[in-house]
Amino acid sequence: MQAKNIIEVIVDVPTMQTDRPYDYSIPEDLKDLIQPGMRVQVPFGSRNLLGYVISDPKATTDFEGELKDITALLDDEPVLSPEMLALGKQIAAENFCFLVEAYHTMLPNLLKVDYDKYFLPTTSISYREHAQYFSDFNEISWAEAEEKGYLADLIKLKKDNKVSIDYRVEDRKRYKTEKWVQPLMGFDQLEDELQNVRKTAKKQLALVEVLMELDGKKVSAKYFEEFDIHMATLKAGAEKGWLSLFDQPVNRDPYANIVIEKSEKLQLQAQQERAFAAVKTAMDAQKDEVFLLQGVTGSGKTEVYLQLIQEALDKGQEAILLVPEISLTPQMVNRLKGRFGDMVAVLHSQLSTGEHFDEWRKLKNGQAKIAVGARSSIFAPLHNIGLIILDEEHETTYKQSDNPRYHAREVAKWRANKHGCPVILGSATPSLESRARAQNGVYTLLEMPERSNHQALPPVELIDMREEFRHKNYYQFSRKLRDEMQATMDRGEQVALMLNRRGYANFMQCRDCGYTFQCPNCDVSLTYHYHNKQLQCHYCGYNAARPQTCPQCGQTHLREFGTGTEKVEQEINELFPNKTVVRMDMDTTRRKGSHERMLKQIADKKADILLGTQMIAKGLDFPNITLVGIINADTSLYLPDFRAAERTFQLLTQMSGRAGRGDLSGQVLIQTYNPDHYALTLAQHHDYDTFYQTEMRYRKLNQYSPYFYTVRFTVSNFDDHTAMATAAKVAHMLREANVAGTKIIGPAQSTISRVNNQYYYQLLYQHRGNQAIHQVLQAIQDRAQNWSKDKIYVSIDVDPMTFM
DNA sequence: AGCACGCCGACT
DNA sequence: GTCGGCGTGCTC
Repeated sequence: MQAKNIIEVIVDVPTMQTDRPYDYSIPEDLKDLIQPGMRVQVPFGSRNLLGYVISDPKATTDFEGELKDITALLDDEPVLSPEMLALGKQIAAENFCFLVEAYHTMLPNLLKVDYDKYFLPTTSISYREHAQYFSDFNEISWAEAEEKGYLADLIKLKKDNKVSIDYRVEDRKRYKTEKWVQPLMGFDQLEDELQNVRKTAKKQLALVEVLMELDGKKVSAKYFEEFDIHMATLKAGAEKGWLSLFDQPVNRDPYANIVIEKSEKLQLQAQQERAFAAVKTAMDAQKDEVFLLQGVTGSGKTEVYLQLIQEALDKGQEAILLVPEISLTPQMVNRLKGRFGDMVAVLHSQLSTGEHFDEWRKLKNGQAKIAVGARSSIFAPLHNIGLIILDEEHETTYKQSDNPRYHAREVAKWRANKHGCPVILGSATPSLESRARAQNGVYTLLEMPERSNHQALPPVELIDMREEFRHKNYYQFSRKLRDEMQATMDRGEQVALMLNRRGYANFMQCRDCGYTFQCPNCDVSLTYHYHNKQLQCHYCGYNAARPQTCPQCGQTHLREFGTGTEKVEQEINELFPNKTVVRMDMDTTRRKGSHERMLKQIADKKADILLGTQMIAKGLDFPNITLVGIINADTSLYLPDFRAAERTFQLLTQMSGRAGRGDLSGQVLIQTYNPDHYALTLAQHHDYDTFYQTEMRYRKLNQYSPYFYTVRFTVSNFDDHTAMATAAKVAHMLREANVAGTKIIGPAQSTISRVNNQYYYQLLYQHRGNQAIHQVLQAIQDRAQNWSKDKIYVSIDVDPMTFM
């Protein structure tokens, strides 16, 4: 039998032509080390690239040419488990993305690599040339050559074989280290040393004494700080031979300096107990059952999660808890850390790449057993998962909006199946898709209709803003909301105000001629930002200083239209001059830790009013907030998206749930121009069931999800006509395939038809989910390979969450 | 993607 | 004659 010294590698070139395994031979010295799931460096063409080993060693290859050797191994153990290797294939196939892309998103960024190119002199280079381009060195990087203007010359020398190019792969993987101290002398020796130290060298005397106490034990250099002994003294000690300093790899801990209150296990109430028992039964039976836990806001879902996670730990298993956007739910993280301490690893986008890598590593090597985080945490490198939870399962952030366009819910089900464990989908307002599956018995429905503090859900009032206008009230605030804010704050309680800004732009217009300021690269209005007096494009980032005169008519009567958080904040300052406002939106929360700081201000009652965009609707739990006001409820209602009503209903219900979470009763005021729309009236009455039924009728009538599946194609090109014509070709291919029960909508211009000077067309394909569909989609994907050569890009989004 | 190879126009 | 433009096709 032949030796098995060939392996399959996926190379780091995200294109259609290279989206397949390449065979490489294993050099003798790596033979016993190489395993599937490891990262390797391979020669590919004239370059060196990162690759993922995806197969066990095999004896034969179909490749006709001569196999190349793997250049180097980048890991000492696999970074992708066999489960992950299989999962990547599944994701790539279902979402029409490249396999490398799938593997990349499953791993922390630190495991990506940088590519560098270096020029090296060969033996045929002249002394003169060497001196000119390399001076005293034996290499020069491509970037440096470019900077110094040598690039053209060096490329010429390359042609004459006077220099060669070295393609390097630089692993970004770095371990953080700390200085540690290894005592080198025993007690008696140190005692002798004590005599040799000058009596005035107080620090050194102290150091010797501490070392004597350590009795040979290794400790961190930090340990000496409490004796006021610092690095200079330790270095002196090392020179005298008392100790040696070495680098100890440590985990970066983003929560190191944060004090977390211990959270105690609570007594479960009857409805929680029922949900707990149902999931525990599935866990005991190792069944991959999916539960839809539908509990009203404040019903105590989190406590159920925590106790079930405890169950998993007790069995020696691990758990994953997904939240929509972790930086918005610090309270959830605190509760988990308070209950489970170091067992929790938190993964989210505001961590540095190094911190993220270390949290990931803790999960991989078993130091932590609970993964908490946003969407990508579903790929947590755990080995024996006992439970997966998606909190607020209806949130659209669970679907990634660019490649690979996976949905965390689907990945969760896939992993649950592999691990034989249940999945909990938790929400007060489940997505229609999930609720329909629960209705059909595909998921098990668990209901928690009561609030745990036994407070009734807060009364909700709809305020007709058309009336306000008729009464010549031109503020963003209705008279009622103003009065109630005053009364609430007079009682020493707090107010939360939400501005529903989705799909809404602040724009600037000339009052004389009606000219509006548009982005030169995109078909959208520019948004005016008050704080830096700039007009900005929210799609391509274009910005310009606020003009003083109208470019069309030259007049100076320019005015900002629309409602932004900044403008509302100004009005609040006008109406309630001695109250403090905390404003939370994309602008004020960009910096690391700013969420926590702002929420702490509310928790400590240093502020009276919390004003924010929809980010404040999620997971906040402040007992002293008793009034919730929604400034403009209906801006999300008439978006070109069949889920517009569902989103509005979910948002209003969720925001209403922020009121009256403690012992004080709360109230909610919703300002609207559509007080009769069912999404609003049913949110007003906390009536999910009627909303579900009403909305399902509408979806059935119009053949939308969950009755039909949707695939969205987006075609883009710098030329308007080419983009349109290609979209028509896609439509043609779908029509030709002629699959029964399908429907084509479009092609049509995208809502924003031009972004960054690229024209966008989209096309929707509704189907009932049979195998023939996948073939058509694959055929279009294959055609797209040719189109991409002409810079025409076609993207396929299976079950899209947005239609903009 | 990036690079080599290859076939046509406008230069030292 | 040669240099260099970017179209085409390959990378184990």
